[in-house]
Amino acid sequence: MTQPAVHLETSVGLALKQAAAALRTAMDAALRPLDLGVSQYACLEQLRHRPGLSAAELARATFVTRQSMHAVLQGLQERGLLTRPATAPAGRALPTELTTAGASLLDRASRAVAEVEQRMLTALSAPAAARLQQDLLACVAALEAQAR
Amino acid sequence: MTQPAVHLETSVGLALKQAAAALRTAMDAALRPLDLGVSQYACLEQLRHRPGLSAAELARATFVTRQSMHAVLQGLQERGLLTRPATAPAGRALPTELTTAGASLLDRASRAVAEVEQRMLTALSAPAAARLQQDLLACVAALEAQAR
DNA sequence: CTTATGTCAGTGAAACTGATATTG
DNA sequence: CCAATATCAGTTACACTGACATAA
Repeated sequence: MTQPAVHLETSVGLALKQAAAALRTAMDAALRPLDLGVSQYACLEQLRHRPGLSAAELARATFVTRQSMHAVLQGLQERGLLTRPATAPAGRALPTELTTAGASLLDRASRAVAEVEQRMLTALSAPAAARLQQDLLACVAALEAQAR
Repeated sequence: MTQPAVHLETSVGLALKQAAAALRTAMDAALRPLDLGVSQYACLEQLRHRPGLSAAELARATFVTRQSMHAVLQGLQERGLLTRPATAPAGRALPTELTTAGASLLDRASRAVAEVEQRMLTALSAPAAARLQQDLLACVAALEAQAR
């Protein structure tokens, strides 16, 4: 008799999936007034943290392919939220920077996202939230270690 | 001077997103040999747990629209993994059941997924994993409470 | 009339792989 | 020749909204 290998009630994976989906929905709603998608926001946030990254570097920093990042950057550039030189100053890499408009919009987006995150953590104490984050990152590391 | 409202290094939301993405990728890889998508697997697993659910009930149980669930069910039904009566025994609802083939495939899928989940949690003790799950569900509840 | 359900159709965001050109 | 980059094109899995028919 084979007993189920996965138990819905205690599956961390299921809980993780649901939490990510709920967060995604909430962030979508929070960012919609600013006409920003979650991926676009993530790109801007990364760029504030590490200005001058190329598309390929941004892609690695956010764990997507450079093709996916390329599409995100194009959309943001068309709206004047970031700038890239027309010609590469060295090699082929185009260092990307936020414009004033981009930084300003990011500022508002960042506040909206912080509110969502805070709401998500209402039931958790500050140490519990920190521990949650650490545990999640440990999961990421474990999954990616096996990936190769 | 406005200081960033979101700090990349300590953002629970970011960690959550990354963990979910990594899990998704790992599950995709684990299920590919069985020619099952993550959504399809989730549907089958739910169905083992609660046989006889209608499409609309399944949709609510997995937090998607009934239209999305409809597409998933169609694919699975075409492959003979589940059955639905051609005509509704009552109302319009079509109670869905796993076929023998469906249950057998789910069994293999379930084992593969359990391995992924176990790998994900290698760095965590059993109580830590249970606590992680509870914290995640608390996040889901908090986010969905505000949603309306 | 209202509600729940199944179903068809179209749309969308976000990722992917493959291929090509350019630069060091 | 090789490695990294940018970019174009196509694809995929998965969700969504809208609309309609039907049954209780």
